[in-house]
Amino acid sequence: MTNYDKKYESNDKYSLRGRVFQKLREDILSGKYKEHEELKEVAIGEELGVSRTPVREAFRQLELEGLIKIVPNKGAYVTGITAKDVKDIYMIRSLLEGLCARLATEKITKDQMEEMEENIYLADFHEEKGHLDQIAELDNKFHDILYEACDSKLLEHTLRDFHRYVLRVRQKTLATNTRGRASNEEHRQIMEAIKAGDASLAEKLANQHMINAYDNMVKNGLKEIYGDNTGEKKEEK
Amino acid sequence: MTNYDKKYESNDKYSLRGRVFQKLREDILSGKYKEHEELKEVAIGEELGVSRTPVREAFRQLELEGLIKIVPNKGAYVTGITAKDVKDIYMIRSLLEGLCARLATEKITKDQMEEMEENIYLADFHEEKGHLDQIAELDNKFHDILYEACDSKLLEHTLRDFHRYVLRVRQKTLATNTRGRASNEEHRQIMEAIKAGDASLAEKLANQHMINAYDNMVKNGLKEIYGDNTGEKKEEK
DNA sequence: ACGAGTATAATTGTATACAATATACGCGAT
DNA sequence: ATCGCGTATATTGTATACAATTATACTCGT
Repeated sequence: MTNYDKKYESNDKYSLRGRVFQKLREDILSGKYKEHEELKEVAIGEELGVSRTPVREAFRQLELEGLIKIVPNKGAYVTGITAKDVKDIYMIRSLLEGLCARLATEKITKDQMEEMEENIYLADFHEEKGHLDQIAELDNKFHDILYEACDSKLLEHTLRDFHRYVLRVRQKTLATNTRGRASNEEHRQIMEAIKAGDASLAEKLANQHMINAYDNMVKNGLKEIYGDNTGEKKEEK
Repeated sequence: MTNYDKKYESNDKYSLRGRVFQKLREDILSGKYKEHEELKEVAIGEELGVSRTPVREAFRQLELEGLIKIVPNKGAYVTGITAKDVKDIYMIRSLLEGLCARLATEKITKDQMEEMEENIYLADFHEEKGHLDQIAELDNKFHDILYEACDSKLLEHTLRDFHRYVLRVRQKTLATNTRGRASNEEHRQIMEAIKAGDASLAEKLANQHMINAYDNMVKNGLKEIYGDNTGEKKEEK
C-alpha cells in the first residue's frame, strides 16, 4: 500500500535534489526545454536558488531516465525522441505489457483489482464530460496499477521507464483525439480478462492495446511532430 | 537516443565518477557487497581514494539501475538479486531477444552476419577444447552482436542492461555444466534463421533459447546459490 | 534496573573552493 | 586571407567545508 508512494522515495520532494529533479523532468516533458538544448549547471542552479551540487545529482538521474544526455566535460543536453524511438518503444511495450497482464492475472490483489475497476469507472465518467486532463491521468494510472499488479519489481521498473519516456508524445495525442473512449474500453476488456483469470486473453488484449495506441498516434500526426527520420541532428540553432 | 556516440557514454571510465560507478556495479554483481548491506560514502571514497562527490553521483546512477536503494538522509543499501529476479529477467529477455532476432533478420548487415558466423565457429572450437572462459565470452559476444544487429538503440540498451544484470549467474552455470554445446547449437539455428530471412523462426528460436538457458540454470543449482525464496516481502497471497 | 529525554557522534545534504578540460578568441606567420 | 597555435574564458569535475538529519550513548529521575 505504501508501494505507490515508494517510487517517489528516491525523488524525495523535500530535498533540493529531488525538487530540482522533478522540476527539470516536468520542464523537459512539457517542452520548456527543447531537444538538444544544453542545460547548464549554474544557470539551473541560480534559477532555482540552489548550488550546483543538487543540480548535478539531478542530472545523473535525468540521464538514466533517458531525458538528457551528459557528455563528459562538455554538458548536458535534452535528448530528442525520434519517431523510430517511439515505434521501438511501442513494439517493446506491446510484448511487455502483455507479459505484465499475464502475470497480473495470477498475482493481482483484491485491492488492486478494485482500484482498477474504479479507474475504469472514473475514466468513463470523465470521458463523457470531456475532461481531457483527467482522462490522460487515469490512463497513466491504469498502467501503473497493472505494473504493480504483476508482482515483478523488474518488469514494473522497465515498463515504468518506457511509459514515462513516451509521456510527452502520449499526452499530446491523447488530448487531441477521440481515442480516450476506445482506450478505456480496451482497459475494461483487459481488466475483465484478468478478473476472469484468463491470462492468455489478458496478454493478447494488452499486446493489441499497445499496437492500437501506436497506430492511433501515427494517424494523429506523430511524424509531423517529431520528424519521420530516425536520427541525425542536423538542424538546431 | 539514436544520436549518441558510444565513446561518450556517460559511465565514462576515465572520470572518477564513472570508475566508481563501474567498480561498485561490478562489486555488487560479483557479490562483494551483500544484500541490504549499507554503502557509506566516506568508506567507499577512502577505499577508492576519491572524495564523496563522485561517490554520491555514482550512487544516483546505481539506484536508477536498480542495484541500490537510497533512503533520503539515511543511506544507500544494496538491493541484491533474488531467484525471482532472475526468473523475471529471463521471461522478459525471452520476449525481447525474440523481438531482437526478428528485427535483426531485416536489419542485419553483412559484417554483422559474418561476425556472427565466426562467433559460432570459434565457439565450436573452444567447446571441443574445453576452454570454458572463452566459451562464456563468446556466448556474451553472440548476444551483443544480435543486439547491435536489431538496429534499435532502445532495445539494444534494454537487453544489454538485463544481460549484464544476470551475468554473474550465467557465468557460474555456463562454467559448470555441458550446456555450452547445446547453447552454441541454438545460436547456430538462430543465425541460420536470420540468414534465411525467416524472421518468425528466428524469433521463436530466440524465445526458446532463453527459456532453455533459464531451465538449465534452475537445474544447476540457481536456488542453492541465491536462495529459493523470492525476496523479502511475502510472495504468497 | 528501566525508560524518557538529551547530548554526542556519525552520516548524509548542500554550498563553495579549487582543478581539469574544452571552447573561443586573437595574434602572428605564411 | 587563412591556418596554426597559444592564451583567455567558460564549464564541468573533484575536493573540502559546513549544515541538517539521523543514530547512538549517556544521564537522570523514578
